[in-house]
Amino acid sequence: MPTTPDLSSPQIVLDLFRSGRRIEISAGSVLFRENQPIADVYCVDRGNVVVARYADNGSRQILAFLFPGDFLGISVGARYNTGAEALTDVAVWAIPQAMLQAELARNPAFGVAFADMTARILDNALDLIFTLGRQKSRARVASFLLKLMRRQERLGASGSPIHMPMTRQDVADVLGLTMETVSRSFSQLKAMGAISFAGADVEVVDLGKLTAAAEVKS
Amino acid sequence: MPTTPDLSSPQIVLDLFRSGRRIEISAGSVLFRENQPIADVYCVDRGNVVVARYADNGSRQILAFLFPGDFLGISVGARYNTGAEALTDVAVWAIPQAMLQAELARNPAFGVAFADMTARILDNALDLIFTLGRQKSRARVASFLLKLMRRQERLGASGSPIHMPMTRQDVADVLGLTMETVSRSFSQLKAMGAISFAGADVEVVDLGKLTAAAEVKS
DNA sequence: CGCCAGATTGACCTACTTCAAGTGCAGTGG
DNA sequence: CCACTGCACTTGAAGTAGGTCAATCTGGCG
Repeated sequence: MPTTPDLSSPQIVLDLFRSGRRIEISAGSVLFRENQPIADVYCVDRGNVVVARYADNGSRQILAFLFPGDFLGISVGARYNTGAEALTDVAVWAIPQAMLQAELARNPAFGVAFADMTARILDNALDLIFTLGRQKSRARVASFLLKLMRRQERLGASGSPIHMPMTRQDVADVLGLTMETVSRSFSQLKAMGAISFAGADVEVVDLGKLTAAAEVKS
Repeated sequence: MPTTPDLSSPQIVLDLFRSGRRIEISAGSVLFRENQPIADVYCVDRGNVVVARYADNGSRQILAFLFPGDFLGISVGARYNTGAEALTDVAVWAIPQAMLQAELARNPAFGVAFADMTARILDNALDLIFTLGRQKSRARVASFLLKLMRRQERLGASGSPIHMPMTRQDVADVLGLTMETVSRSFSQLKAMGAISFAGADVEVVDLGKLTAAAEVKS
């Protein structure tokens, strides 16, 4: 039942970020690392950023998959509690964390907007917890595709084809699976007639089937 | 690497909740359900509350395991995006959601405190995502025990024995496992000499071993 | 003592991982 | 223009962690 009715991010918060520095980084480079002292907080302007943690054995869990308008860098304490990497070429707005704090302390309207923003981030995290804890591989992949679809609709684009800037490995790292299992799930969804491939992108052939496949396990 | 350095919750937020209604509910009863219109937001005063979502087949994913001082009921939109149940007999403070909004809109210091609170909630959610996505069953259980331990230390009690008010099924519902797997993991941790049982509670026999067992998969 | 719900343990099954070959395709250079 | 190469992806085969089903075990309580 995880659903996320959503508008875009509060204007007042966007405005603050737009007053900051604009940083361009290329695909694959690191924006910040886990445990690094917090300097700035960020807002994605263009491209996709992933927020992730690494296990000691090097395996990666992607915690969030970010689109333009999303925020990152909010942590408890003095250090980032996650890392962040550019998945595509990316442009972000950066402001010092202290500036965010100052604005919160100064402007109550900003606090209201910020609370809304963080509630939305939390909601996405809860969706992912549910997916990881209770869905089987095919359902995870189907849910992920639907999420991408809704997200690009919210950004004003058409839902299908679903633009897939990430590799199978990236998808696997979000969904707690292996690359191979993700690939097999894609193949199954295609065989079921739910989706088809268009280069790197995914056509939604039958939304009903895809939605059905996204349902919970067993 | 998930860690959560943490103090207790901001006094200014606690004070607002304490000005609200105090509600006592008994173990197993429902505080609110997913999709129910939001009326109140809550702060746990005594006992343990779980925040959860249910799959269509009835299986439950616990999203958070709450202790006194923790908040719940924050959602995006007009409806709760999770359910909440009393795990033990519980007392909570309740205030209308509108009152929280009003306080945010009025008092910037409150906004700062609230932002800190939600960041802490998010941090816990990220820990759980990592656990579900990248740890094996024994590591999940060990991590969970360590989390309980740290939590009761933070509330001023001793770390060991770890008080376990929840059933194996509850633990399973947090960790994305079955009751049986949780039970087996407990038995393994006991056989390893990391823990021992004292009635329903768990003695930490060797913190080093328990910590080692909590490490990431493979 | 006997009951009963929760917990443990065992045996078998299956979904996912792991390891290992392919396959397709975009970019490069002959 | 087309082979060569590299990389992401797909597919297959075998291994395994955890799920499922079922039989005890345990401890608290009437």
